Amino acid sequence: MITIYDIAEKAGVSAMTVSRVINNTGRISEATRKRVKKVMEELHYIPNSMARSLVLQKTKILSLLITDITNPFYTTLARGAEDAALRAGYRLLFANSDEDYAKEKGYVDMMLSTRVDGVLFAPTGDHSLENLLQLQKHNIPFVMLDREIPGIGADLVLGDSKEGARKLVEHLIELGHRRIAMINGSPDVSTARLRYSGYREAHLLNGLSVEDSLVIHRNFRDFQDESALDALIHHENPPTAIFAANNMLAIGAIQALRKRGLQVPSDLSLVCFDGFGPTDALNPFLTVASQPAYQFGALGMQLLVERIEGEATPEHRKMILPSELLIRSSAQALR
Amino acid sequence: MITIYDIAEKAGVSAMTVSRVINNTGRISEATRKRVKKVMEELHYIPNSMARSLVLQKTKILSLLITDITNPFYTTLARGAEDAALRAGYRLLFANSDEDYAKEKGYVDMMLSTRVDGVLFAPTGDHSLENLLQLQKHNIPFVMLDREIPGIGADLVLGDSKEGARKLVEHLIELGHRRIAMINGSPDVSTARLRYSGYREAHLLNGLSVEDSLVIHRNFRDFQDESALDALIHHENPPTAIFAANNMLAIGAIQALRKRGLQVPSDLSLVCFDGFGPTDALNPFLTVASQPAYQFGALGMQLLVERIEGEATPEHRKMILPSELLIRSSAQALR
DNA sequence: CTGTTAGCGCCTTCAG
DNA sequence: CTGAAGGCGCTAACAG
Repeated sequence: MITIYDIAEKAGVSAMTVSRVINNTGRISEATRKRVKKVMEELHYIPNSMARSLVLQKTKILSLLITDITNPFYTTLARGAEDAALRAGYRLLFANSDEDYAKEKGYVDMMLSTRVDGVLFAPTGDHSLENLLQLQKHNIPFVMLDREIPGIGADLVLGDSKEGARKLVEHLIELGHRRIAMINGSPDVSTARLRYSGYREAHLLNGLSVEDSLVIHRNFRDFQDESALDALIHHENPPTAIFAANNMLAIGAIQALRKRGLQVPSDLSLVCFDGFGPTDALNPFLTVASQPAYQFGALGMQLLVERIEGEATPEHRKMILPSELLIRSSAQALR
Repeated sequence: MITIYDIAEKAGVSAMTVSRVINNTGRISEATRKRVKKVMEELHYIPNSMARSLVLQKTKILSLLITDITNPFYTTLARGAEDAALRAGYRLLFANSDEDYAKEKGYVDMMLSTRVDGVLFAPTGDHSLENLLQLQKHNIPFVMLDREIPGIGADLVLGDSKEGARKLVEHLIELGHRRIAMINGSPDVSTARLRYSGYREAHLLNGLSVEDSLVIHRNFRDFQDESALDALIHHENPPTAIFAANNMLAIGAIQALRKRGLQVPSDLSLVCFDGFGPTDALNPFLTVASQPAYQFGALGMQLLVERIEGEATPEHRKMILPSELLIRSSAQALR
């Protein structure tokens, strides 16, 4: 491996001079700068960033933790975060928790031992608190994304879960639906709670009562166990519409319904939170509350960088990004 | 920051003993091992992986370079690679070139300076050769994914581009289509060349001639410029079907056609390479050659780890993963 | 403008 | 079974 000492020797200067050329610090005569640069190229020198980080105590690496890399919402968000990170001179290390606390913890340990400069953190749920505290204890700045956690202060970028859910459900109500099921994520996740509360509010505002037997809970990542869906279908007074709390749940529900010979929207209307990224264009069929995923990443990254570089005010900032109701054809008027 | 020296002091041993406890090397009495471990927990010690890597000359970090993080083929592949990496005790650093050579080069520089132990590399195209040679020069093992590059030897995991393309186009021919357009990626990419050659072969085997005015080239990432599509539509003898060389091109084409008032499949049949990951289930509409994306990642990672850990034979291995023709409803019989 | 010294946190080697 | 010395590649702080 080529080191600055190899360069120094061949260029007839000290290692320190080479270091200065590399970092553009101090004053160096144009002549030696050129000479050193030439030798660096000849020897194909690549700085060792670990040695560098070890002494500087910073890595210029940030980490983005998302809960599902196969979910287009998060990949689009990742693009936003990546672009913003590169622009600010940082590299981005992606991590994928799969909505799994243990996997999340593993990645947090890794961030700690890699000494990343900061983390953009979409938690798996409230129990992620432990992992966040771990970061806090080791003075690693972080910004939280998409989901809020009681008991910890941090900069936040959230969607308008309650509002978005209310709009979706009111849309169904306007179409004449009165019995609306909800397929929600785990109640351990703030967005699940808020989307439920928007669902509830839409009912109350319209003089409808909420029936808890129509609300089922699943992992946000996938639908899996379909038994609860059967309970809905065979309900003594079955729903005519479904509100899925995110895109993956909607996919799972549609698939499960299809297996049972039921079509959306002819047999059952369906709306959901989140779009499907680029594949949305393929089939603009689902009525959704679309979130500005790219902005989540870009804005979150901006907050993070500001915090790291000390440009942020001490108090925590909370950004709420609006979602947009896109009315398409997966929900029909009743009858 | 807590170091092994802090632990050593508090436990009344030398730093070396602490290091041995951490790494389970050498022989240590059960008593001191316990004492040291206790102190480590009390102080919330986290090993500094950079200091460690600096002396060991290995990082236990691998990198996965893909060309489009918003493409479900690559995110599914990423999941496969991640799972396999974690299983083998490595961490994975994701990088996203966006089909952009300069961005790819930036990431390669970063891999070099981070001294990753190995790279799973999906190149942007033939000109990526430069970047691969760079890795080779610095003795960083790599495995190539999805695309082959003339002029460099490496382990390879590829799809059966030619075969898959042939099957798709023959399917169209069986449906009665005779004038089949192709929307291809850049000819700088091996999969684009092979898919074209499968397209060509399907024609020749069926006694049809290939008309180059029906073949257009685009970036695999997105459709953008739609003028070439207009040329197809207003062709004096227009195509009745389109073969898109990948999923993103299919999305772009469908969108552009729709804008022009043309529907698939009623006005034009369309088939493409690659599925759409989880969102495929949403709308099993497109007839595709589906590739085992997860396997690409998992198998590639396995080859990479074997190569790094010296368990691989010196000669390069080339794995070809079959694609599966999924006949759905986006291609109809002519007339 | 350039060099010397010291040390970031850890592990290898060689002594006890 | 345990410790002391030295060095991985780099840069901050201080000299000149």
